[in-house]
Amino acid sequence: MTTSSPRTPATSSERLLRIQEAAEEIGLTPRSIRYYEERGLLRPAGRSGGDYRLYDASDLEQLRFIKGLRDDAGLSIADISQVVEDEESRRRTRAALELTDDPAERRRILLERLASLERLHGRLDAKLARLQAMFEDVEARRRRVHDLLSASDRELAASLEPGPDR
Amino acid sequence: MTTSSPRTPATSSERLLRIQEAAEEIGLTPRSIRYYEERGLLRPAGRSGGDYRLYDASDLEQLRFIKGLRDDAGLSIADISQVVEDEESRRRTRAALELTDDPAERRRILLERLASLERLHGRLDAKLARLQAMFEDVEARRRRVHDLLSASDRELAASLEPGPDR
DNA sequence: CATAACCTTCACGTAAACGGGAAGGTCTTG
DNA sequence: CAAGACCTTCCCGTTTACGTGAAGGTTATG
Repeated sequence: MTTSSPRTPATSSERLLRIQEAAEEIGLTPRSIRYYEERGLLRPAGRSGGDYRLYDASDLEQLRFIKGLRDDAGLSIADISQVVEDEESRRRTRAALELTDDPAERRRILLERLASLERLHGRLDAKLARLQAMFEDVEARRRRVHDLLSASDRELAASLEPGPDR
Repeated sequence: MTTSSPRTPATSSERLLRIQEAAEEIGLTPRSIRYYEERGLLRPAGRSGGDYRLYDASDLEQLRFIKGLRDDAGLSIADISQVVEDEESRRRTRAALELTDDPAERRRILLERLASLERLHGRLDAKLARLQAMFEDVEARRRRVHDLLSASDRELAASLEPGPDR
């Protein structure tokens, strides 16, 4: 789950999917994918001669990432757009990073990248903490009921089988 | 965060809030609260002489619970409605539980209650797991960049201060 | 008791995130 | 090359979760 390869053209040859196949693969509808594209969450990746959208592996990664932010993190499309923009700027600076040997420049680029990740990290962290608290609350209650149930079971057993008890 | 007291009338005297005060307390709008009431997520709790809605402590708990399910767990109002119905049926059976001495009956009630909690638990668990995976992915990337940054810093230090090196 | 600041119930408006159909072009298989 | 299953771009419709008045009643305060 490395979230995305550096968009290698990879000399192609890696089976491009049309929109419906891609949608089924990820668990989305074609309409949603087009909507995300319209909102700038991904670029067409490629088009066939007849203008069909074509998706490669990194596109599927991106779609999975988007779906994750939507379903798991519960972000709005606008919020996801922010995150994706961050990712893209990060990707852009990556080339610059590999090109330069100037340590100060490298440091600047890396700091920016780190900031972008920190932003996402912070958002997820806050949500995770609250969800976890909620989860633990439910778990505690579940355990309590479970204990009551065991007690009740023992009581029931005792009432049915008064032999070995006392 | 015990999620709700057994709706004690408590001989009153515990400061009832009007809708706006309640809303501010929880971080919602009056409109949202009315909407939730309309959708059956809570009952009016009480009304003043002039038909003002009045909220007690357990209502605030309930509102916090609802907001948590909405913002943290990302559930829809319809989904929250399910959860709340579960909670209510649980609350209803609670009286029956305390009334009966029949162990078999107690067991039946407790099992039902456990099932309700398990449903909620499962939903939260799934979401939590996916969110956690996502979070860890981001953390790993953050660490990687962080390491790159330290390396870059050492390189930069070395280039500036060629003294103690070699 | 007047006035401001609440509240009530309609009722219509709206942003987000798609759904679904029309009209027409494309790809693949026999 | 014909048929069926895709795809394209509009474009209007829908659901959810409220926002926003309007018209009128209620409560606290000076």
